[in-house]
Amino acid sequence: MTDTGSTVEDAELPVEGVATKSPRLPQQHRGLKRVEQILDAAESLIGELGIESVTTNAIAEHAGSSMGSLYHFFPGGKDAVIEALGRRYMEHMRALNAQALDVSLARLPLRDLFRGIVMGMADFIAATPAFPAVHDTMIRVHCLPNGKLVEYEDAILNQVRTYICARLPRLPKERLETITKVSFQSVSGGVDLSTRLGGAERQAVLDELQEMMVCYMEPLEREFGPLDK
Amino acid sequence: MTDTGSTVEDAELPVEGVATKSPRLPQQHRGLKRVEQILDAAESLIGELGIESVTTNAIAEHAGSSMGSLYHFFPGGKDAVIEALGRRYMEHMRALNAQALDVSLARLPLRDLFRGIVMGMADFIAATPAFPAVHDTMIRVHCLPNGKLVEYEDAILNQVRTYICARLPRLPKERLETITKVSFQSVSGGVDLSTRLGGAERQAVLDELQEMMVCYMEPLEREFGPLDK
DNA sequence: GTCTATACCACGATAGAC
DNA sequence: GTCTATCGTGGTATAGAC
Repeated sequence: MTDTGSTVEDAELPVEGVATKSPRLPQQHRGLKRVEQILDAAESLIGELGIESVTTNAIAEHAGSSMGSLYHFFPGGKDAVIEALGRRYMEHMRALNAQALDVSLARLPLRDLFRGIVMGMADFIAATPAFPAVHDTMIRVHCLPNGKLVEYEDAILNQVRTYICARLPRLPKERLETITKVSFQSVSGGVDLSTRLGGAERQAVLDELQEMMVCYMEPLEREFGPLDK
Repeated sequence: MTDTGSTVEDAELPVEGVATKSPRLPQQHRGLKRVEQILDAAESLIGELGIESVTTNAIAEHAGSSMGSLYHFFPGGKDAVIEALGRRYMEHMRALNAQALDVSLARLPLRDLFRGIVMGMADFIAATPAFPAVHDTMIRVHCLPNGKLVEYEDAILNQVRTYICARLPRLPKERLETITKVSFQSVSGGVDLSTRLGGAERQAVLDELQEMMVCYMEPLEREFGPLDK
């Protein structure tokens, strides 16, 4: 296969103008690999240096690539890389919750439910120290000005919303929204807290977090759960 | 009183070496005012631009002062300013909770208790948009490496711990610690979330947050509350 | 103690060869 | 698509006069 370059490369950004410049999607070659390498590099660097100490230079170098490639795929520079990373996390989170929050589990005892959710997130964040910083950035910097929050945050919140809706069918719409947000905030915030603590205390916090969520949901379930038993 | 300058100015930093350089404490002149002005400037700039877009230059200018003064009082530059700001918040928070978490309120109904706490914090943060970013920075950047977290975070957590201890006297020591952290995290995280939302939703989240905390504490109080009625 | 001016450096971004 | 080399900007921190 030597037909490397002859695909019509007219897949240019159509509208462009609002928000950050979209990352150019690699046309199926090893470019895909490059993109992943860059994202991996950004991830590990953010994890150890913090999101604001990371430079485009460092990312490129650590990715075994260099500036040229980086800007080729991410014309928006650092911001674009972070946004793409956020998008990747969004997907990961989605997959994670697809198991823990499956609608078929609408009758799972609350303790088991939250054990799954909390532990899942804890493992994910422990393996992905960059997540909190990136998540935070997505919500604060990128989303408040633009309407981009919808796309990012809703992708995560939707699963929670759907699950709660299945579990508490008699809940009024507005309160469903509020509970969804508060629940996600509490769980992710608590898990994040746990990662900043040493082994023994870490687990204690995770356990307590589950306990809290169970105590919160129990009365809600009595009041708004399905009528049939 | 014209004895302005003759105090022996040997109050130099004694050890220096670890952590950020301590801010030089102003020897009672209008320097005190300068320091406050600089802190105020940093606060408002962080509130509108975000903590990482703020520059020492902008701080000095916006304070009606200039670089020279800034570095005179804060030899550590930007970091030192932020740290000092954090310290100021710590004090503010302390004063705030001194009312809401007074030990004499150990029998206040949970609903009223959390209404006071949540609303107090909500007002504080609404009036101090820089707080979340500064708080976060203090915990993440400054404190994890050094042992400086103790000084900052404990100052806030101590009041919570003391109050819970009074309210739930039969609680084992380790769990007291865990509950203290989880509670503070949940409340502050929830309030922070509320500030990112529009008016109506904002209040809904604050109400739901109170509800959650009440549901969490109720069973704990039944199990570990005082024996005498 | 306070200011101005400036040296210095690091980062982001691009140009242009391969 | 990928690299190297380089330029411009902007921010930190300091030197030195007042």
